[in-house]
Amino acid sequence: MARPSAKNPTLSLDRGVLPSLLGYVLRRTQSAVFADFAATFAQAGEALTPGEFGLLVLVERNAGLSQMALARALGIDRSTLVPILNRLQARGLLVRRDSPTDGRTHALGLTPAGEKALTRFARLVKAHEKRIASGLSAAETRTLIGLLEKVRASARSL
Amino acid sequence: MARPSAKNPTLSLDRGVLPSLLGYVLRRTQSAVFADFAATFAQAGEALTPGEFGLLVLVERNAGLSQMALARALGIDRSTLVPILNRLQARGLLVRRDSPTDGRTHALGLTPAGEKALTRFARLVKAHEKRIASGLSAAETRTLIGLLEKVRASARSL
DNA sequence: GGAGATTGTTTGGGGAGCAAACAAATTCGG
DNA sequence: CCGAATTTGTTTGCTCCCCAAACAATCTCC
Repeated sequence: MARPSAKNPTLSLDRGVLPSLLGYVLRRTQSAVFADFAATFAQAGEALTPGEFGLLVLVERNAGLSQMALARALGIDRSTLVPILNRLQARGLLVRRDSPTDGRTHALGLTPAGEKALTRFARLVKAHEKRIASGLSAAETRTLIGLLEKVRASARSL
Repeated sequence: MARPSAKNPTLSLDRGVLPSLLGYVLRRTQSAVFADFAATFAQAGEALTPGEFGLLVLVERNAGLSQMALARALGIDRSTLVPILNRLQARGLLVRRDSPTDGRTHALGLTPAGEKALTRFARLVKAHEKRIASGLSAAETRTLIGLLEKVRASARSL
């Protein structure tokens, strides 16, 4: 019988049930994908997080939306959104204009520089997506996305 | 042609390409699963993160391992691990014993209370897993895990 | 025995997230 | 139409995760 302790430097250790847990595999995969995203952008001399990319796309496709609407779409608190918008605005990619109809809200929009940057970003994201899905057929990728959506639907806040 | 702007309060907005991006769907699903995990534990009066659960399982199945070995297995920096172990140790679930063979390393292990707690935690995780996979057949769940592993393998740090 | 590597810790910095409180503005009820 | 309730964006405070760099203690290898 193999004694496990001893000296087992890098050779992966016993993970028990973990590899059969959906939550565990999901978390590890997400972590690796995030790293790949970061590496892809870093290598291109750009800096962006997946969350920022999603935010920019949302603002581009829904110009003039408010921070509350954006926060809801992102599933985060409105107070969490503030520093993120500050950063993007400081980079000159995004603006908070005064809403003509509601004095409380800001009408979010991309600057021309933001539009141009988003085009570059989209190219990098496409390359990143291609790499992480390189082990899958197109059909498998669609299946994977569909299954993930089903999981997300079942995993409600409760 | 429908003018998008106007007032579209909660009715989901235009997400553009995002729903077809694996990284995006993965991130949103992971977020929902995390929330379900937290809600499951909170409802049972327990407090634990998915990461802590994984760590405890790893320590249980590989008693006596060092912090470096654990950090490598978790894919995090050794300095990141320190406050996490401090917290778990303060909760009396885990101990850092002196290694008899190597004065630099700590031999990590669960306390009896840690073993008992982990049994409770495992039950909650099982319930959580059952819920998030409730929309999937057993075969689909296996398929999903397999596809995620493939993605993880392709998404290398680069 | 000494040079170099490894381990755990501390410090410093960044980001993500929530809750509570607040002022300004809007909406709603009478 | 005017006051009350609600909504929005912001600030502050707190927790957590993550990394990099530096440091002392210890081990390894020559």
